[in-house]
Amino acid sequence: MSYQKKFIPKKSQNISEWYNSVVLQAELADYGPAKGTMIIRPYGYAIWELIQKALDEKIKARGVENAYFPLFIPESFLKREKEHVEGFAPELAVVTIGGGKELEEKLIIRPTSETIMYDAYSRWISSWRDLPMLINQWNNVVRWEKRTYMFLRTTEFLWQEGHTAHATHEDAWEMVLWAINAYEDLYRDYFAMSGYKGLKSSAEKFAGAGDTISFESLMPDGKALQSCTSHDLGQNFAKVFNIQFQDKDEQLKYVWQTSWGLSTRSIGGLILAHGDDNGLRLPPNLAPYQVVIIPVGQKSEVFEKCRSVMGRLKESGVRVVLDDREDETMGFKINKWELKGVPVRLELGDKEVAENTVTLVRRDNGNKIKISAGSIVDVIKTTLENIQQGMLAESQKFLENHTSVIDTYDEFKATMLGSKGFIKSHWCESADCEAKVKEETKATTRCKLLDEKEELGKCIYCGSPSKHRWVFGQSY
RNA sequence: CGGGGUGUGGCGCAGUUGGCUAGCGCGCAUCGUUUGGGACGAUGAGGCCGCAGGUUCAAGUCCUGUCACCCCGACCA
Repeated sequence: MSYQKKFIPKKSQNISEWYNSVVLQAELADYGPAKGTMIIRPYGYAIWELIQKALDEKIKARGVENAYFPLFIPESFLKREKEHVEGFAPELAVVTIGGGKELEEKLIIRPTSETIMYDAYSRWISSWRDLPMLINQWNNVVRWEKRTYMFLRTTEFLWQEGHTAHATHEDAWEMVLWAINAYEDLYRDYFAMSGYKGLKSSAEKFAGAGDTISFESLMPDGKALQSCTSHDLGQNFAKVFNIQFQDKDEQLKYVWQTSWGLSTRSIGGLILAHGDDNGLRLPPNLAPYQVVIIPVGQKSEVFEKCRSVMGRLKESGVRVVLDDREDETMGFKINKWELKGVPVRLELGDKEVAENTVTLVRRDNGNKIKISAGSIVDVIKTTLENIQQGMLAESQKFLENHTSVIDTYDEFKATMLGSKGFIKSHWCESADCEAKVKEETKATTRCKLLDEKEELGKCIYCGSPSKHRWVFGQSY
């Protein structure tokens, strides 16, 4: 590990410079050599592995199995579903030469795997006994974005994509809801992030989906981040890939499908949502190291004590690292681990050894206390739990404070020019109004909350009658 | 694809109207002293100045072309 002696820009002053600087300096990621690519470094990948582990357990518990489908998709597959191909065409990477020869049929590097998976599903499904078919894959996909941003928007990214086929629309819809709820739980319990889940408008939904539900979180600059999605695909793909089954009533029927995904973009959201002027602040449940122990001085009894504390924490399942480098000063180490966002720092030197105590400093609020060495395991566990809860509470409060209910377009515009955030307003659901609002305020509909109650009102833009409020926001 | 910028040791940069052996800071290596909020000294390693042409006695510097990347917009998880 080598650290440049550099300081990061203030988050409050320039969030995008702050973000890039933190990503690089905390060693989460680095730029790849080709445009728009990024290298996820071990520290960043460790976060992804924690996300994967938590989500993978949920997925498996729901009976969904992992599998792996090819990276290359024949061009003709993508063309079968009209909206799908139109949605993805501009951002495809296409292979035209293989083994030195021009290919007869071009190969698409998957932007998502609906087509290649459903081609297989059509062969694997023939009876109601084959349903539901529940398959997930952890993989990489490529979308040739015109504009890139570490983690949030890169040409290649990692994700999981779940793809299920069901006998009835009710079953499929239940799956769609299961997925979005699993994501919401994951965001709440691991990311310590709150947000809104709701239906996307037809302009914003997934290319080829009947309905899309997304989880939308709010970043500190007031912009919204679509943090994951769950799609009700209806029978759109079933019809073009001919996925039919013979039901109990002997009738041949098309399956009902869903797909849902969460990507490494979520790490970008995590960084933005929780970081501060000193760097990352990781919620304990996603911190590769939950505790860092920094010895003060170089006496052997100090090191011994540090090792014994580390041993006890490790035994009790805490992810802990001992920074016993002798060539870095105290201050340097403190700054380094703060930048990396480790939730709890333990300082241990002569004083602590003499008193049989440990000094504990919280990354989330900077509080410093002395605790007795004997109680260390209990105190650490409680503290980590407190930090996790505290960070979630901050996120919830931020969301509440930055969600406004607005009924006049003037106020709407003023808010989008100023503090931004989420705005709940009536919308007549016409694509025209949506486009105009976007043009004039940069805000788009983010979603209509799943539990949004019917309420008569007037469209914020045109004044036509509206039954629901929608959540608007400027998107990342 | 439009607008803006940058390419010079690992990173960040300087390099004047062309001129001599291409410099600085950080990082890196070795040794020593240090360590309670970004230590210090000594010594050292590391360069086709993005690439290709051209002008010139002479090009990091001027000209032409080209490639790449970054930032800001439109597309997007």
